[in-house]
Amino acid sequence: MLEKIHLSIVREVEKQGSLTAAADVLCLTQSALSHAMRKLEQKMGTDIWLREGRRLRLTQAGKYLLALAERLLPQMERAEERLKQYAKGERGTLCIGMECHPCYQWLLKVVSPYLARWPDVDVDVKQKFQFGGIGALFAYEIDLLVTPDPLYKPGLHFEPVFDYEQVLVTSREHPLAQAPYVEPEQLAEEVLITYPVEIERLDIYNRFLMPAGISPRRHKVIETTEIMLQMVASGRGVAALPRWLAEEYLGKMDVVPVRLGRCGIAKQIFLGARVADVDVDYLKAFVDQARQL
Amino acid sequence: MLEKIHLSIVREVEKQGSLTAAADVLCLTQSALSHAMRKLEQKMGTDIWLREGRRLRLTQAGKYLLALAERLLPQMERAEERLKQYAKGERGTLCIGMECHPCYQWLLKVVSPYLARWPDVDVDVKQKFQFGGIGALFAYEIDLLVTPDPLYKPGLHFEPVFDYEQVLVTSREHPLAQAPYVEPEQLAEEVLITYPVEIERLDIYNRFLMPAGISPRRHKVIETTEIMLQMVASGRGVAALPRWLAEEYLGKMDVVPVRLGRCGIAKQIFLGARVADVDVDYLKAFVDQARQL
DNA sequence: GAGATAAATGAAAAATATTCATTGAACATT
DNA sequence: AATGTTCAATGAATATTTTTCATTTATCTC
Repeated sequence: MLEKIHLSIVREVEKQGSLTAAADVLCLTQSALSHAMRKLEQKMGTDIWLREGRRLRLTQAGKYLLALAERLLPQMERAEERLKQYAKGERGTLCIGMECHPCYQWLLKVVSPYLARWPDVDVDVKQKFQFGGIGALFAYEIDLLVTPDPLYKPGLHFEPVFDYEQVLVTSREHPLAQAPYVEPEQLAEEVLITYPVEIERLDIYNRFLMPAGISPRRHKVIETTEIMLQMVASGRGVAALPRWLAEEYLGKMDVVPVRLGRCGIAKQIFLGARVADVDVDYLKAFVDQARQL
Repeated sequence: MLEKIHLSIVREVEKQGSLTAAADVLCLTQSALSHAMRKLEQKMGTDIWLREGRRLRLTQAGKYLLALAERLLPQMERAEERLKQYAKGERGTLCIGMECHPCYQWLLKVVSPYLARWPDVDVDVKQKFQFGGIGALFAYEIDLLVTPDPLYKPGLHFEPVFDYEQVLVTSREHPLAQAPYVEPEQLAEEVLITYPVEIERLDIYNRFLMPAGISPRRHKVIETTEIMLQMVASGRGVAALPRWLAEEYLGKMDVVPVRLGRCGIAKQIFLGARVADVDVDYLKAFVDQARQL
């Protein structure tokens, strides 16, 4: 009835803009696609496209199929990949999603010993998700989610794997550099440099500045940790980073970590997985590896 | 390459126990299934089943396919249904999931005016989900989730639609029946009757008894509201229910609502949907209808 | 060991998908 | 306004794939 080819055609026509172009991509003729879809339309009794002149515009049913296609086809394609991997004796690809910027550096330190120990497992890391990390887990886009925000809901399993402290990083010459810790008020006249994420997800905002009702003088956004720290070292601003990450740059750059508040900001990294997967050996091994680090 | 039929075969063989039996269900011959799967195995280069005598046992690859099949086939089947609905001029089926027991009564009051106003939309209500309500939303098992626990994550949209108070319900003769409100300690010697859900999800526990460190004398579990209230009326115990629900039974049964704590327990019902769907007219209309109630 | 049952297999038949060749409509260009 | 181009639809022919049929082989049961 409704077959994979129909979904492929709907998706490709939408992408390429015409049946003819889609046919080229799919290595078929325009006629083949036309016949295939005509037949589906007859079987279902509803049109997929409105034929407006020589343009195809999706009907409501067509839009529904398109959404279905974009959801299901990637999963089927991933399945084919995986079957071929099994054939080659490989165990599969562990697909890891990331929701926090600095986690990336930490993840790298887990991945390399893991790859050595599991030579027949590939690792792939994704950072962008249409529906967030949780959605990507549920949609089988990823197998493991690295995140600071666990979510204890049926179907998912989250486990803390790493504790760290979030600290302020300043240049060595900065007046705050020598302080045992900083108070929110002391940042009111500073330039704050962060990764480009929503303010609500920045701990320095929602756990430090906002409770005190303070805003920094300015807020700059930088993608990469190196550049961010170079900006800090040159006195252009201050940043908030995990202590372990800051310490890795301590020798190389003129930066100093300073505690945020009297007690510091404690953070955790969690690994999330679907409950159906938590017993998969190579996945479990990754979580173990992460916890031991 | 990997087609729907392969997934159907894997699923049906697992369900029926043999190729032959699966062939009957699928209206094909055993030979057809055998050829189809052989071909897939050759293309992919990996076996789906281990042939142990005349038994088929799934390989790792096969198990993976089975999981895929149980995830994707229902979605394709639902899609076919929906296309046929579009054909008949119907708009589709609004599939509603429920995570809270008493919400059902409330939902009924929303559904009937909605059905009247949207004659070409069907409504279906589901109450059991393998991966919880959130998972069901992400997996397109349901379109709308009725829940007291919203979840503000990318990809999902939650909206409060109904405020109510959770109250204690006792028999008219009960000593607490005349009190303006009850304190947790006063329930220490009572029999508490609740719906059969995990204790952590019962508000009377986590917002009333647990903070005070109190447990009831006994805890009984009952499925249906009517029976629960009959038990209460006959003095066998007390229950916690929404005030509006309790009030509906006030005339019919000898029960009395009593406030929980000096300030009462305030609750909200939320409707959750996928962000991709929030602009669908008949879904939006349902949310509006719910809010107006 | 006989009978029954299940899967595999090769060849034949049936069904389906695809192409080819063509048409007619819509659009772009002059 | 005429012309050439592009695109989707269509019917018939062809190619491919799926399915069946008939049979074999292996295993399980009694």
